[in-house]
Amino acid sequence: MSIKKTSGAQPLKPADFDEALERYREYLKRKKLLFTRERIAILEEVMARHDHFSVEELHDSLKANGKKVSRATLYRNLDSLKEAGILAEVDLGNRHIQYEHVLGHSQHFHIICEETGEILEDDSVEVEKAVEILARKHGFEVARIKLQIFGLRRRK
Amino acid sequence: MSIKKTSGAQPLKPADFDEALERYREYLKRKKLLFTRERIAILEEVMARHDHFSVEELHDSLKANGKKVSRATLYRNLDSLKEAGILAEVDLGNRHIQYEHVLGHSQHFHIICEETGEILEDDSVEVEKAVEILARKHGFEVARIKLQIFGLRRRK
DNA sequence: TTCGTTGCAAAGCTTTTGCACGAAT
DNA sequence: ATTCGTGCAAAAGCTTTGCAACGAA
Repeated sequence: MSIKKTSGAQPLKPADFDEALERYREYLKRKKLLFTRERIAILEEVMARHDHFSVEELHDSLKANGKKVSRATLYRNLDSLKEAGILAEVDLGNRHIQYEHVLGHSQHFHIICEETGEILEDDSVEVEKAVEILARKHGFEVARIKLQIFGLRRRK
Repeated sequence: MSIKKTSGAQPLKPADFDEALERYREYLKRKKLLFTRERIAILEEVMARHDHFSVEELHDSLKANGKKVSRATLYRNLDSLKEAGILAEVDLGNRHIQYEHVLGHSQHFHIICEETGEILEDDSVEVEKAVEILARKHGFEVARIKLQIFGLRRRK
């Protein structure tokens, strides 16, 4: 089953990168981590991509853009990008972890066709509200929602 | 961050195993796959566990119960259990894929505390309804919903 | 008897780690 | 100058695969 990306890419406004940079800078300062060229390069690449990508693909596109960052460094920094709220893991049900950037995209959910692997993205205020209520029932403050809907596309 | 399981385990009614066995048998027949002792052993073990487990842990508990099934066979059969609707992958945000059985448990969602790793399970008809509507909007028939809510537990 | 299935071991990936060098503050 | 981060290469972990033997129908 091949995985196709079909929608959801929104143009990267320069403001998104600036916001991400600012957020990351603050995060690093707060955690007493250094602001290195490699971390910036990774951030740039993450923000430049609007699709779902694996670590390997991120490594490739870094290389393709002349930024050499070792795989080890990439792995060592992914968690900080996640913690800073810039990067998120995506589970597309294919046993491979992929990533997507969060800033500059609204909250969205994944709808995955089990037949073709086609992936749609969309959001829903109603879903968010219902989730909010469910979480609150257990005394939880919602930070992030991951929702994957697996199904079959109906013939129209 | 340690991962604790805190709720959601429901006692395994023998009927659940019977139903799973029946379902798996039909699935195997439909796919013209053989009904082997190893597949049955894996099914038993999957249905006997009420927690989230990794492939390695499943392999361990099989061994502990005197059923020797090689890792290769385990991997080769996981997908069929998924396809048959007996097993599901669980994404708990820790970069490790885990599994849980589906039959005998109602549809449920995971609420994960980002601080302690505590995991709650619950369901919500409202969430299901909202998801249904979202999916239908795109011409999708919902087969399975995976929802993870990450957040912080509020002090009471 | 006939194929599909299994176990083993090797191969292929993915991710982590130790160490010496290099860079940020 | 000091301390943290990086690259490299090795190690560790996870998943798949080729092949000969086995077992379900």
